[in-house]
Amino acid sequence: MNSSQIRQAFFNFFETKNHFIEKSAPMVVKNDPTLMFTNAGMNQFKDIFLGNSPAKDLRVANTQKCLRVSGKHNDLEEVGHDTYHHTMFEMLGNWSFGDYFKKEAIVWAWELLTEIYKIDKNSLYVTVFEGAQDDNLEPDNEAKEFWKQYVPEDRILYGSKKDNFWEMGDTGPCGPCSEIHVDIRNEDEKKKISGRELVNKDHPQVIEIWNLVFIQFNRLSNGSLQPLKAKHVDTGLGFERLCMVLQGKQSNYDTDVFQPYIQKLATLANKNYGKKEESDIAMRVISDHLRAVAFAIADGELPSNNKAGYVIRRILRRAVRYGYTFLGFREPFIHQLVPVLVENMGNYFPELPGQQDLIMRVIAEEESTFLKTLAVGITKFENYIQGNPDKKIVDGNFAFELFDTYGFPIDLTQLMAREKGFDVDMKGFESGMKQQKERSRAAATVETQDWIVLNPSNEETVFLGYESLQAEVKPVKYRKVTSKGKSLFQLVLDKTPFYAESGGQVGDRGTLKAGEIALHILDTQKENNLSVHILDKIPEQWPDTFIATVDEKKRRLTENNHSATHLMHSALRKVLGTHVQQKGSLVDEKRLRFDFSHFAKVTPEEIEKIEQLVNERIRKNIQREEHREVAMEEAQQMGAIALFGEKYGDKVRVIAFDKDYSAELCGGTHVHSTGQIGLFKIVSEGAIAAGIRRIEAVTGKLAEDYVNEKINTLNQAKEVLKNPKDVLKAIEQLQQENDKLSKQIQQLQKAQAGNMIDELKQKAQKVGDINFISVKLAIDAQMAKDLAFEMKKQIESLFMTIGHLADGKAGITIIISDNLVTEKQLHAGNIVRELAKEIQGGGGGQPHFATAGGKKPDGLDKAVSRAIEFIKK
RNA sequence: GGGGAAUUAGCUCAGUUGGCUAGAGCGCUUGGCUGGCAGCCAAGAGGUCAUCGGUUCGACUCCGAUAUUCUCCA
Repeated sequence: MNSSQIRQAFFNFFETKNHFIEKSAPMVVKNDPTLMFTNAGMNQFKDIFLGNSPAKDLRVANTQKCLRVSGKHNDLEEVGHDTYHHTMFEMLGNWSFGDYFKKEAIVWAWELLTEIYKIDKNSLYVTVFEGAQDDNLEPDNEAKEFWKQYVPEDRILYGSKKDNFWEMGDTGPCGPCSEIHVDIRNEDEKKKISGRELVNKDHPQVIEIWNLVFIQFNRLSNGSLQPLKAKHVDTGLGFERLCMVLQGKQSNYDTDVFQPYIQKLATLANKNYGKKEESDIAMRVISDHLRAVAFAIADGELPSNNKAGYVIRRILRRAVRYGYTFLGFREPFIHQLVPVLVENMGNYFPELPGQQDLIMRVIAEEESTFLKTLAVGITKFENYIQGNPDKKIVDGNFAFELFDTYGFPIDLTQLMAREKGFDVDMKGFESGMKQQKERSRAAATVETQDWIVLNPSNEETVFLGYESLQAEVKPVKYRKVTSKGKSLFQLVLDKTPFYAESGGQVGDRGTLKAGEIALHILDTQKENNLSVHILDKIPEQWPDTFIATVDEKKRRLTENNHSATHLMHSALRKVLGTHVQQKGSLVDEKRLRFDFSHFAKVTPEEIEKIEQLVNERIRKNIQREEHREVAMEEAQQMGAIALFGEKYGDKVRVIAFDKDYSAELCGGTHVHSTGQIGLFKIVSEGAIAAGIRRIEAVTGKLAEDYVNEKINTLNQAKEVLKNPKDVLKAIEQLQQENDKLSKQIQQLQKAQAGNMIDELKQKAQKVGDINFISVKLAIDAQMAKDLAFEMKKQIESLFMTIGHLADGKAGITIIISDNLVTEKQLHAGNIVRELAKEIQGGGGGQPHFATAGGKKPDGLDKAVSRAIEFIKK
């Protein structure tokens, strides 16, 4: 079977077991502060396990694209060096939300592997949880009994808490799990040592392929376990490994999941795969990272310099670096693999072909900037080697600087050092690294306490804010969150008029009142499906209900901007083309910011057209159309623009302003009719990444202010220019005149300086063969300098001292012709320092030119008269 | 969120312990030469040294803040 068939067989099998086949959620996580990327199949169902949302279907199966850059089998630095580490991978899974439990999960897993995929039963091993005293847990004999019906007991192993007890995090749902391992060694190897001995021993050919998790507890922050009412099944079957097993390969990279990219790379690099260890590693690294980066970009996460974007950038750069070092690439090359990826996976993941152009451009741009950074670092390194030719060891601090500042991985530095016959001081490097880590950890500790439940509920918060801004609400639970010494409280309500930050629209602010109690809601945020109200304090006694009131002014202004964003989005697509896709959005009460894919600067003419279109719609005062609880397919038929990857169970809501003009999937709040927006004005346009532009705009009163300010500035300019008919022409004339005048001044100054020079020449006296001048002038330091250098050009063997005084500042300037400096050993710097004593100042300079300044102008005469002492000696 | 670095001519970059009236290569303008692959020679234009503030007789250089970019850690 090829990989597509393997994936399809999984879905077909679970469909016959009444599972709903869910699409993969985006790999990039939006509303979860604890997670940047989907790192397991269960992520999109997290709210169901946590009891924050009810399940839509009780049985679900899917494949989930996941990304991991740290962890047991996913340390970024390991990827490519062996046959099974990956950053991005697919996790096949079947799910039961309070429906079937251990028995069915085990029976079906066995059936699929042995009957459908036809894996040899004799090479399979299973593990069950052995129990744990510290948690007071018995061995999972229930699971073992089910297994015994299919698997001989000598192939059922007990596993420790580490391997066989799954936890979502420090707190949250958890439970025992049962793993299926497969031994893919050849018969000779199997005879030498039993597979039983190698299970969970990190043997590359005796591997876990399927983990069946039985969620039955909730871990509290004090460490204790609480049994769950509804028990769930969460399974994860590693797709890439499964392909390896079914295709009879010894390495994930030998399957058709990775080979197309490896082969393409081999062609591009003019090297064969399987010939040399280091180029093989490089090809594996690149083929893995290509997938991770391309999917991330397709899901809207662009390489950038912090957070999730930075992780993507790091992955891409690692790939570039391996290509650079081991495959000899000096020009961007990874983007050329994207078409192969699209051909390979585009069928099941339409987001790839949909954005192929953008993905290629972004990758190409990143590649070329990083190749530049590498070049800078290499120069830095070579300078270091040249500066320390006898050292034979690269300083640890320097190696760390290269790593920290220029992104040079330590192994690259070692490699380059070896080429020059140098070693690297690894101890010094490690200590720099350690310090950095400690600094960061100390800066970012967030302490989250357990939820304190006031009124138990496992329903989602009902959002009332589409209709009303005030409501009587019941507190459900709250907790304290401490970060950097500041404590805030998070509060969940049964229903709320407060909009939680999402889809670019900022969260609402407002108040909670109950009798004497008045609380301020500082912000409202979303944690997965949970609406969390942020408070700075909580009441001593919780009332049964509050009156919740949203800050209306802020909300209305924000709505203006949000609706305007929709209107602008369609205007952009009309004016620039339908390749325009939203890549980011921020809407608050002051402005709207919109990032979108587009490959050229938006011209002033286009900006004007966009503004016109939007303002036209505003003037038409179009009524808002709102459709809630719409099925995805229906929404698409309505022509609604959607971002890729709606989440499982999301109710789709469509907002339209004249549905032939603007219809979008959106959970945000909007104006009743577009006239409320008043006026729309684009304030700035620019690039934020390759192929991504950003527009900022304002609406309503703020747009008025913006326009008025521009007009005022123009009016003021007019006034200053005495109200000319044509302002532009007036300014041009002014500029021309200005140019003319400055030239005249320059000429005059030259003439003046010429006069001064002539005068000074008269004052020159011969002292031996030196032309000596010492004068006091009413000029500033800059003029003295100019004069000095001009004199030096015109008079040979010059020794000149100028005492100058301007704006109450006294100074001394000395210039000496070069021949005197060498022949007479004169040093202007030393002389000026001596003379400066007369004006209570200090100074210095070079042998031929020096300056000094002082606080006592009275001493200038004396200083000037003393100058001659220094050449008489 | 916390660190490290960079920002100098249209482009790519030099610039030593604070003092060379800020330089190079490419590009540009002008003139001359020229049958040879990036033609050659000569002259010239082009700079708020990212921005603001401070220290100093004097700041591209030192200090602080801001902006932008790179980079590492979380």
